[in-house]
Amino acid sequence: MPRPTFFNLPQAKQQKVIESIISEFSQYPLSQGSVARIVKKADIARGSFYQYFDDLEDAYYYVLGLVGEKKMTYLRPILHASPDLPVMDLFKRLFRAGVQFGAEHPQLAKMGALFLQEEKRVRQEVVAEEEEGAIRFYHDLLMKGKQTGEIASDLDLHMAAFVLFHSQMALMERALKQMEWEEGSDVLQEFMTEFDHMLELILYGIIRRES
Amino acid sequence: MPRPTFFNLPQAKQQKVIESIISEFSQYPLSQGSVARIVKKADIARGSFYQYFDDLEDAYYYVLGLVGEKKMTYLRPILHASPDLPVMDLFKRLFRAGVQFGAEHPQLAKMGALFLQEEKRVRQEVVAEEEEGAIRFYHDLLMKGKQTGEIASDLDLHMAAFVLFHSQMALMERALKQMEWEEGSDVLQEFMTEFDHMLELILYGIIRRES
Amino acid sequence: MPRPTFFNLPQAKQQKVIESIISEFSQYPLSQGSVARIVKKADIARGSFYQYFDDLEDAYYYVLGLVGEKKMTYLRPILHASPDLPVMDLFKRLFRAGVQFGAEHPQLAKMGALFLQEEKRVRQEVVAEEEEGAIRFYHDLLMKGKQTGEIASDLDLHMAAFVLFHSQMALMERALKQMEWEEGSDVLQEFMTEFDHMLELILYGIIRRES
Amino acid sequence: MPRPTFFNLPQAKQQKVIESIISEFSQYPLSQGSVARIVKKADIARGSFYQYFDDLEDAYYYVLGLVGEKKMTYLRPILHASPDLPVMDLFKRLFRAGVQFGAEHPQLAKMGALFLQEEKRVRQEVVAEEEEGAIRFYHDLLMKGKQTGEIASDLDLHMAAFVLFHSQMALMERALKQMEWEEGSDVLQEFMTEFDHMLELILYGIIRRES
DNA sequence: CATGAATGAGAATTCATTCAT
DNA sequence: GATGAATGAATTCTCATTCAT
Repeated sequence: MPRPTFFNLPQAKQQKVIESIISEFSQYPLSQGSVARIVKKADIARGSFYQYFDDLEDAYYYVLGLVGEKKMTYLRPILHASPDLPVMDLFKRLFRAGVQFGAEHPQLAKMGALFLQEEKRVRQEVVAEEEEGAIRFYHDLLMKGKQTGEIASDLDLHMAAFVLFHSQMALMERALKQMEWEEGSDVLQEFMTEFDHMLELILYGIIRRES
Repeated sequence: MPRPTFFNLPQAKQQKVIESIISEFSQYPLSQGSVARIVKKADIARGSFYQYFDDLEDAYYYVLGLVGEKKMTYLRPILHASPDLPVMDLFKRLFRAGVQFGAEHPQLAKMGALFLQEEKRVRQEVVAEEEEGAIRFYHDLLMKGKQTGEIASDLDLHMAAFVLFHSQMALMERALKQMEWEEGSDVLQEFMTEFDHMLELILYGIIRRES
Repeated sequence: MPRPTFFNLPQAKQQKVIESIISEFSQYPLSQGSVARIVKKADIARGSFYQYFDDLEDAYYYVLGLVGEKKMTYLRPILHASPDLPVMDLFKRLFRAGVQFGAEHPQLAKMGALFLQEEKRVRQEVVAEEEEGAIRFYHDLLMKGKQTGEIASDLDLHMAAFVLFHSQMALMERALKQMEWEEGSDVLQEFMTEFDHMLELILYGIIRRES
Repeated sequence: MPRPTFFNLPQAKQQKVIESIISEFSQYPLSQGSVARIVKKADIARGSFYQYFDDLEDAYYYVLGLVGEKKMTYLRPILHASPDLPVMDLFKRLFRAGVQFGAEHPQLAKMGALFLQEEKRVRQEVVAEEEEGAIRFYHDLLMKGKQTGEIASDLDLHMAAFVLFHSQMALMERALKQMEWEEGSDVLQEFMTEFDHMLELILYGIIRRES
């Protein structure tokens, strides 16, 4: 957690610092992050950084939390507003909200993605926890689908959640990379459709009789 | 490529060096690799390393090639020996061969996995190429399935290959990590079954009528 | 150019660092200079050096500039204060001023001399430029002498400037070396007389009728 | 001195090694010489070098001696064949012979030149000795001129020798550098004329009444 | 609370020289 | 006498973190 010093800073300055950190970690994983670059970008003194945070890691996890919160502002409405939507529509909306988030805050999304493939060795636990959390969340949604009868009763829920999670992650990463290249162009619709396809494919499988 | 000096070394010593490099890069990505650790583990002089290789990168890609070759010894028989097996059985066998490889050479497998999530920013091209190659390979197999009628004719082959590749990658990583923990225990069967499940799930989808 | 960090240092410390660098490069050419020796002599941390300068070359050229400026404080008064002195008296005074400079700042003079015979292969351009500049300067002075009639009209000005420059350089180097040995002794007068002789010799030639 | 091992080598191989060393030291001063480059060029094993010579310095001075001998084959005839030529014609011929040598053996000449401006710090004595030898030689010639009346009796012989030596050295260096650039072109005559000019200038001085 | 200089361990890489075969 | 692998000290440069002002 940042030191009190940080929170006493005027909002504008706090924001500038946070943005520098996000910028850094949307390009480099934690282990490659550089205090030098961050303070330069934030235009603060080298020492100030250490008045605000214990160290690089402290700053990283603090900002990562903010990213998570931001992402939740996209997802929460969906979860809360539609309690008895078919589960599969829920997934569709969630994925689409993810795309929206990535398009509107590409740096935050990139930081999140970078985090999830963080050196599987450093801070393994934290990452693993986060991953498990996400998969469990998917799992719970699917469970609901089983209860409502939308989903075959003999489905391996864990595996389904696993596949959904990792496929969505991989597709999101690809999308972020493409957005970076074709910056500005409006590929939002395109990506949403792609996520729809992916969901459909996983729902109905590769081998399909009628659909 | 290693310098001639390296190939002039007695086999045993070459092997020791190679193993040190593999050990290093099954734990650290290229950018975090340390010559110091490698030479210590291989028990050679600091300078010797530079008699063998141009630099760390040289060593890395050389060994990565060896890993690829080794993996191919597991996959090649399957591809060659069973030309007209149903495509889906082929996948099943390939996945199982992958598990076998991971179980028998966990470090090699880890190095390969680490490579594929290599800092998405450094050497992007090489990694991306490799990934695309793998996905294209899956895609071609699926195409065959379409031709033989095993697979629905309106399937988005690219997306299917994408989902298969990344799901398999993610599961393999999890498996490798677990093997590390429960080292020695015979979880091979267990993992094979898990891969079977995954394949089945992706084949038939989450929402299944009869199966 | 040094980084701002360097100029923020207290004068005394800046001076100490500069002196260490001069000391280094009055003994070794750029290519042989050692950061290790400099930081030891200046009694600063290894890393501090790199806070002040980009690298050894940066430090070298910065200090070389200072040396040049210092030398100009000896030469400038002569050039400006005596516009219509006979050219040959000008040379005499310039040479003597050079001796004065060498006697009062032997290390600076040595550094300058070392620079001018810098590995004729590295940084050739910079050195060559400097040499040409000096010769051209001599040439222009001689030209004036031709115009005032002091100098025979058929003289090869370029060759004369060339001979003057290199003879003076060589003599200066010898003088500096001797000062080093007989350190402290007052050889100043002696050297000035020697430079006078040299000038006279080149003026009137080896084969002289009357003089 | 080289070890006996070296002299037992077949002539052709000896020659190849010598040429590699000359090539090296016509480009780099002793302190920058690299055994690695030499053995590569000579196509011998790293260890062989140390069977032939004690170390780099040993090789250097041995080959330097050969260079001196070679140069003497150009100068000796002049000294011996014309005992009562006017001293100044002798100088002219010597300088011209020097140019000839430089044109026909540019690498040897470059090595010699590089030697004479060798890090004034390393092996100072050897270089100084050589320089003094050359100047003394010039001095003795001039002395003869004094005795025959060619040269004014009040001339400062030491200074004259000094100026002659260093001017000639400097001009030779410039000539060698130009030959390197305009390789192949026949600039020999041009340079000889230039040396003639220089000699004349130093003989008759900058300020000349009639000439 | 801001500042930015100081620190020094640690990284990669080079290379003359030795020595076992 | 030839070979070339082994060695390790020495080099430059980087950077997170501390600390005095």
